[in-house]
Amino acid sequence: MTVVTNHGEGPPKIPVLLGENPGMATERYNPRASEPRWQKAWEEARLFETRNDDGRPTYYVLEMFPYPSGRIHIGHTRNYTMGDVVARYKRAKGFSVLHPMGWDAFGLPAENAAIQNKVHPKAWTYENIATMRSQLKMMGLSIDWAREFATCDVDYYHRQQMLFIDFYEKGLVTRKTSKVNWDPVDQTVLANEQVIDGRGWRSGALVEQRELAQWFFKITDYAEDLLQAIDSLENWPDKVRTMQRNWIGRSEGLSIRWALVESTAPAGESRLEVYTTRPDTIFGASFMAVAPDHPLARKAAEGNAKLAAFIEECRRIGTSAAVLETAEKKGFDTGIRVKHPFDPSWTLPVYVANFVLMEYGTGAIFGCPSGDQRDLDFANKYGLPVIPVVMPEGADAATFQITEESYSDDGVMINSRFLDGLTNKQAFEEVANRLEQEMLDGRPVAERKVNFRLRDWGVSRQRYWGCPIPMIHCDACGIVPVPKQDLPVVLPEDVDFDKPGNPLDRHPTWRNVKCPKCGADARRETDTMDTFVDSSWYFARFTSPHSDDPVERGAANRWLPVDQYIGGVEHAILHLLYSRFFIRGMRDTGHLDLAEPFKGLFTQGMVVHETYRSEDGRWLQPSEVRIESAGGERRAYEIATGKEVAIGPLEKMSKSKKNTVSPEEITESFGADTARWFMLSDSPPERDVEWTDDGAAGAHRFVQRVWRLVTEVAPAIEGVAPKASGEGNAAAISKPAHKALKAVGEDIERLAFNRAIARIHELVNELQGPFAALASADAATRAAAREATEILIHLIAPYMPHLAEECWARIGGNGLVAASRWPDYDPELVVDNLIVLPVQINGKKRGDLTIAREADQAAVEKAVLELDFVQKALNGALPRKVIVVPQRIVNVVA
RNA sequence: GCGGACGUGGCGGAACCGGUAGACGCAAGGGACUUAAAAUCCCUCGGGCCUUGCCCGUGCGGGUUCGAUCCCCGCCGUCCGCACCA
Repeated sequence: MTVVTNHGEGPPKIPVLLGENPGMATERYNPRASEPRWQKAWEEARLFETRNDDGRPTYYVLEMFPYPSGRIHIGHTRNYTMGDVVARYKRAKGFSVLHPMGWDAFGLPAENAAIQNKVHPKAWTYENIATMRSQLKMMGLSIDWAREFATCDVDYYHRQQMLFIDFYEKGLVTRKTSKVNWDPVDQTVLANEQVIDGRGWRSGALVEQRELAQWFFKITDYAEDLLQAIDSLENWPDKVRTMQRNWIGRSEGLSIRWALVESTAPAGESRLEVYTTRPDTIFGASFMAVAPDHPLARKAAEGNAKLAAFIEECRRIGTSAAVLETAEKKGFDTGIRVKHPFDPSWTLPVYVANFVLMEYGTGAIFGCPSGDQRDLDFANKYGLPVIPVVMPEGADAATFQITEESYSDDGVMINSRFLDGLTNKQAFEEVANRLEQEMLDGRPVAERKVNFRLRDWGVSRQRYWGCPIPMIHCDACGIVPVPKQDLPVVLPEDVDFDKPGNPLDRHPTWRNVKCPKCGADARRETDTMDTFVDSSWYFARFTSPHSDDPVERGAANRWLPVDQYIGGVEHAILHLLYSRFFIRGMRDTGHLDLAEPFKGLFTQGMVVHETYRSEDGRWLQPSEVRIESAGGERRAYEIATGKEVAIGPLEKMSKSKKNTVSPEEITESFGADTARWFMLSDSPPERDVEWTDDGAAGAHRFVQRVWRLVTEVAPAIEGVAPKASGEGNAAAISKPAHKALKAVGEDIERLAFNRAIARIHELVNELQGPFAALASADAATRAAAREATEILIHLIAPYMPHLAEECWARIGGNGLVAASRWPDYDPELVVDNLIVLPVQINGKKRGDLTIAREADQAAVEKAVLELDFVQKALNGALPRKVIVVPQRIVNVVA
């Protein structure tokens, strides 16, 4: 046998692998010997290193890069396998494919490890990266490792500091004092997005509110654009697009200033500005409510101890979101009153209320109880009037009442003076138009205003292991950016973690610097950047990972946007929104020329496993448990003790519940190809997949089955020129092969990996019979078998690349499969001349009609009416109607 | 509360634009080969019945249609996201 490889080293040695069954004709495929050898062959041929000056059309496929926590998780493996299937397929289709890998390497766990194990965060991180890199390499991923970097590499964060300064100079970075979310366990500030149910996203600690000076990215400058552009992201899941829309939270309304009644107003206060999306309900107003930390509330509290106490109580409860969820709506009457903008004689009370948020709108509202359930509950509690102002169309204005349930839908205006009879939409316009004309203090009483829920992105973190913010505080000059020639600001390595807080804060030589402007003594900013900054542009850096500039503009424009991005849905808001902002920022600072980083997005499901728990409450690993099934019932026993253990529900693999299977366990027992195949079979990629031993064994059986099929057919097709045929015995081989070739290609394009796998199974089933009879077959059939075998190998190659190479070598194929073109299907072979049409009578299938493909409607109708079971059903009568759907079905209506 | 997705055999799931419901795999049962096991191969596998064939069946109840897993209306259930957003 001659095997030619394209890296000029002669034939790889194929060991004769005798299985555990000496004497049998067929050898077992041995992945442990085969997989490392092919990985080496690919590496030596440098097949996956991508050049920026390659003239072919580009395709950028990327999986979200991992955090180097220590070990690769099986969930990572599924994620990277999906990307790898796409990468290998697109490469075979003739694209220049960029498929890189890197490490999201800054972050808290490294510091926690430093505190707990006295190991430096840097050492810990790079050791983890080394381990995980070798784990990934075992999976046979077609990654361009020449572009690898970690975000904690000085080379990377140096460029991030350059971007920070560019953004600062462009006005996209600001420093402001604001109430921030403080995580008392991690001792750092969190962005709103990192607070989940009132708890830190990483520590799980209840978040406190603190006033701090912080660095912010002005993501709100792009709120409208980020929202509008969601419509253009056609290859994103609707779910993610909706989540982003809601997160940005655009609303159109009116900002209205109400005059305070002078005799009731605190000194120096005369106006109260509120934001409303329902100005149409202004005649239903019965109270005003301000947030506990609204300036007016604070003023009013100065001379009112009870009010001050109430505000204090709100603030205390306000920090605990768990309480907040069930918290009762409470208010406190300040005694201040406001005048209604359309009727100065009508005054309303001003309450401080615990449900009004200072962060949204103006921190003040007018309450319209009839149109808002929360306002209604509040009014009922404090005995405030409830005036219905909008009623459903057709209701009777005289009798329409609101008591326990508010009416917030569209309708007709009532009890609203000049608005009566209008729709609420018309009333909105009328109120807005009138109040825009009305003047107060020389300005209009009201202005139309678009409000966003989106807040600016606070990026300051009081932590060591992150990208230093390249800023200097000088008493004389204020805030001075580090000059670009002085970059990078390198993280000092001589730090200790003995005390809580940020070690940079107490690093004497690093922290104290001269002001770059005036030369006086100054202090470095000791905050580091949120790690979400690191991940907001790494995909752009991959296009030119060694560039002195953050990105090489030509390369970024050439490769971006990422054609297919794959990752977990947990990043639907944070990472994806930040990245969309960041690329806009990079565009506006001249680094590249696009707005959207990710053209296609796919959110994959998790790998789950059932859990096992012993009688005394210990979680057990799958490897510690023996499963027995009898009579359809499964029972689990702890191997060490023999005692029965409880089988729990499917859950995401986690260390705490021990329901994990490591990638090594799988590769050692079955090989990487089996793991890759199994993780993509059965479940659709967007759903969770359950890892089961039976399933993995089943996948391995298929690996062996393909190997057996190829090794058994090899002698009959050796040296035969491949040629498909639609005639005679050969057709039974060529037709299924070409149909599968077409279907599998289409399925991979749609990321329907599970369907592609089903088609490959079908093809193997269909080839089995004809291949077994090949010894006595004619030349045309052998040529077809050769061609079909080559097709089969190409079809499995994206999924099981090592097995594909081994099979390819066995049939004497040229070069490496990984370097060869995806075959083209023959359109002639994927259609049949005779088709089988199902025949229905009154919508129920009663039989089939086999007829020439090109038969016209009349011919089909005639043939159908001659069928026995049709005549029997019609019983001599004429059909009322015959519906012929070309190429699909016939329905006879009796 | 608001928004989104989903509901199909014992299980994971197919079914492309309204056109044969259950592809493919797993599990299970039966058989062949074997001294035996493993491996492999073959058969059965939604339910029911008067079993050459017929009836029922895609969470439930209606509707549209020659024809509905798919579209419409009303429920029930599960999961996910946001959540006092004015």
